[in-house]
Amino acid sequence: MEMPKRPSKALMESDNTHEETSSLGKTVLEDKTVKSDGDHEEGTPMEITKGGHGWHVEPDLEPPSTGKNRALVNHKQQDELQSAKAEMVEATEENERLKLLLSQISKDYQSLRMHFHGLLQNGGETKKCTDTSSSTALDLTHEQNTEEADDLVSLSLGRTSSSIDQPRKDGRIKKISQLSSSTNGKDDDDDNGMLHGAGLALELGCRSEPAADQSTDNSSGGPKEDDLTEIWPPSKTLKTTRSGEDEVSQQTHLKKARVSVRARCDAPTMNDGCQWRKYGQKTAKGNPCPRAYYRCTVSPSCPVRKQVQRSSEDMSILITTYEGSHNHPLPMSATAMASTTSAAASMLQSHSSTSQQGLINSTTAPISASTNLQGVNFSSTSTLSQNSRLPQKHFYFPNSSISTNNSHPTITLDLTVPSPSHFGIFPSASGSSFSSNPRYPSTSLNFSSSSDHNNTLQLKSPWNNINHTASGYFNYGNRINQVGSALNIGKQPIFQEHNKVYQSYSYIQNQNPSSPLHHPQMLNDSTATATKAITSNPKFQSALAAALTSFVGNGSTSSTTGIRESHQSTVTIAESASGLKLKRGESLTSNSIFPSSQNGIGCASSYLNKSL
DNA sequence: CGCCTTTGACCTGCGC
DNA sequence: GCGCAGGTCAAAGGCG
Repeated sequence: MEMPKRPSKALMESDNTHEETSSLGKTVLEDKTVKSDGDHEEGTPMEITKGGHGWHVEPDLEPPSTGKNRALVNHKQQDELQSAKAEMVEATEENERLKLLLSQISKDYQSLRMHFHGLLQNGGETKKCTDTSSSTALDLTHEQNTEEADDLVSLSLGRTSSSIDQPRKDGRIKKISQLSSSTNGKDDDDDNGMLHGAGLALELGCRSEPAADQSTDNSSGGPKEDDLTEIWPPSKTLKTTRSGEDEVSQQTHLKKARVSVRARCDAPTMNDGCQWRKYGQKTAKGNPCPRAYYRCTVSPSCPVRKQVQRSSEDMSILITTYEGSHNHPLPMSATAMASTTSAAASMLQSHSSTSQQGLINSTTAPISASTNLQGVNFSSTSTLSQNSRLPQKHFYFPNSSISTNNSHPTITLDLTVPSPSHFGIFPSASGSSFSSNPRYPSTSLNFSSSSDHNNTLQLKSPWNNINHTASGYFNYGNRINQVGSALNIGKQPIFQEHNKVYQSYSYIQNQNPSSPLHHPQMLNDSTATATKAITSNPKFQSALAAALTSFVGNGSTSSTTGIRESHQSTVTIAESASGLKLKRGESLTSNSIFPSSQNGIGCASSYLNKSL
């Protein structure tokens, strides 16, 4: 908005100057002319120049000789002056026309942008419809900061009205760079980093394909959709906050997709950074261990549930199943898991749609297009490989699965299976580094097939940078300690650190998309890479692009381009991140230490608490 | 006192 | 329609 004015103003000033000049010059000239016509022979054109601010009248053109000559000169000068005046009038008119044109263009641009946002919101953006004014204001605010934010992208993908408050704090949408720990002092006051994570609740899966997924997921019947909508507890809060039915209905898409994480953990639950409230427990058939049902309590209306159950085969293995996407800002420490699960769910849904083509049902299907999930590289020769511009690097994990054996397609991230080895692409992520401490068996993130092994799709998925201790704590290997020490890793939950790194990475990528990713922070970012690479999924990518577009006020920069360019670096990061390891905890904990995870305090936090 | 867990009852979907 | 299993509700009690 400022830009149109500035050139115009400059032009106007320039024009005014010229006009003043001309009038002044004219006045002087006339005076001199009168003088010349009079008695003063000293009235030379030199004096005309003096008052003319650059309007030369060729002082030495003619030596003061006869009056005839002087009249000739004056006549010539007047002609020139007239022509100059005409030019200036012309220029002024042109300037006015340009100003009008510019303002018209600006107006059109604004209206188009509004229209575009409106379309986005109506086309599947949850809750945004209720936040139209807010988001518009945000966008305007954002745009006002485009000079400093040209290269920044807001990733508040999981935001809702609550996240709208974010920009309120610092006057604009939180940007990736600001999401990094050090930039936002106000948010830093929040120990949990609540608002930091606002941008990374990637609930994209439901938005990317509102119709397609619906048709796909609802294959079991129409009423199911309604049921799922009603599934959410009729709690008071839910009833009061159900203003956006779109949100609920769209959440149901992801609701059906589940992400299951298997990890060795002695604590009752794994700490994923979120706050959970247990609302039920049931002994499931075939497993003597009861299954606990948790509901996210960060936001009263958050639809995310998780089920925690110990494996019947190995009691030390904790199976945590996530369902749904957070609709609120997440603690920094939770964004990783949230984005991972959401991204995985998104990918899962994509697979779901491809299952119609028979791809998902083929077991042990080789996969090739790298996507990264929390440092896990999904690979797929299925539709994921449509993203052919991605550098193709292949990783292989034998124990990975997407299960579609029930109404809830489930992707399982298995952290319990020791990494068979590492990958040539990760030369330094050697098993030796993992196993340097025999007490802490190395583990990679694998995708284990579910118990029944039905309809599983084998994925190549290295997450070899992630270890866990014998007690199930997530650890990263030694290398992340090496690099991460400079990053102060250890003062904050691992995932939080990773997300910060991710945000920094994204910021840098936006600034220098072509720059090599050898920034030390980037090397640590498996989480980021994970989520980022999930976007290799075309649907996820389109959703992300739409989300980004809706948040990038100035639209001059193609956000999708940024994403694609980021893709180019995904594997690079993965390569580096794969070898990163965190300082191993020196403590092993037992259940007696953590009797009950009232606040979701589980493995990870326990470890962190110990290590802090 | 508020929040949480526990736990039995209830609801719902699905297969037979 | 019935039974089973998964999932949820909500009252009761515990805990800080």
